[in-house]
Amino acid sequence: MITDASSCGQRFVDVEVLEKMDYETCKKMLARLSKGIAHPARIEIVRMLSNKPAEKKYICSDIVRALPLAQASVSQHLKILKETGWVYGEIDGARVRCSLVGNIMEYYRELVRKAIQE
Amino acid sequence: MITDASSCGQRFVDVEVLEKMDYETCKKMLARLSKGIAHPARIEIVRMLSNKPAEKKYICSDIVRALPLAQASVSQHLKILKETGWVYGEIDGARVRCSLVGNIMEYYRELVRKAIQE
DNA sequence: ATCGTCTATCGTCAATGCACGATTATAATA
DNA sequence: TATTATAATCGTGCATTGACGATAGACGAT
Repeated sequence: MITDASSCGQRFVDVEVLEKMDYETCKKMLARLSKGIAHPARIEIVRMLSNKPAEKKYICSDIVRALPLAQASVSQHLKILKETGWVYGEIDGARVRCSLVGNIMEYYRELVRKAIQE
Repeated sequence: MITDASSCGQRFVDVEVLEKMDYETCKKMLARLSKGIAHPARIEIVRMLSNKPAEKKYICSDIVRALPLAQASVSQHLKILKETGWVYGEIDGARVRCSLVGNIMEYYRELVRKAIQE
């Protein structure tokens, strides 16, 4: 059975929301998301997840295996990716299946545009 | 007279270069640039600079005046923006005119695409 | 019930980030 | 030459980051 992981945030983001967002909020949100990908290991994780078909999600141990880091370090990076809004996890028994937040790439790119070029 | 500020890095970036760049380098570069805009004050600075016509560049004191931070703090943020490749400065007498690195927005957006979606 | 697997968290350490006031260095100006 | 303006840097304090090994908790399988 698949249960919600309560601390894992939303599964999708809506680009429409950005239009009504005030600039201060935009700035903070862009800063937060940017911090999420401010480390090569986290970029690698985001890339792994974004290239994965939805029905074949990675579990944490897959990511540990793919990176040259200890399990604790990967878990910490995953935590930051969740806190900064890139990733969410679904608990499936003893495992956690990790996914990229839906539409986050378009959302980020649009946020960069809005926060900097407007 | 306008002189080079030796520590201020390049003035333009070329998106073409990204095509030949290996993935490890891409990751590091994206991580570095992302760190640059991982703070609201630095996003504000980048935004100020990107909205400025080339012939009317800001000097550092303009930026200090626009932000609710001490001069030392702004100087530190500007240093990070230079180190991470967003901004360069041209020394003009006692002043430093700050500019956004040419084409950096397109470069960053393309880097996000390449490092994550390829 | 016990074992092995999976994942989060704890504790630690060194390094870095961010804020500030104070100081210094340089250039323009009076 | 003395003064003022500009910007970088120093020194400090505090919080955060990033790495790790060790541990704990949850689950499935035997």
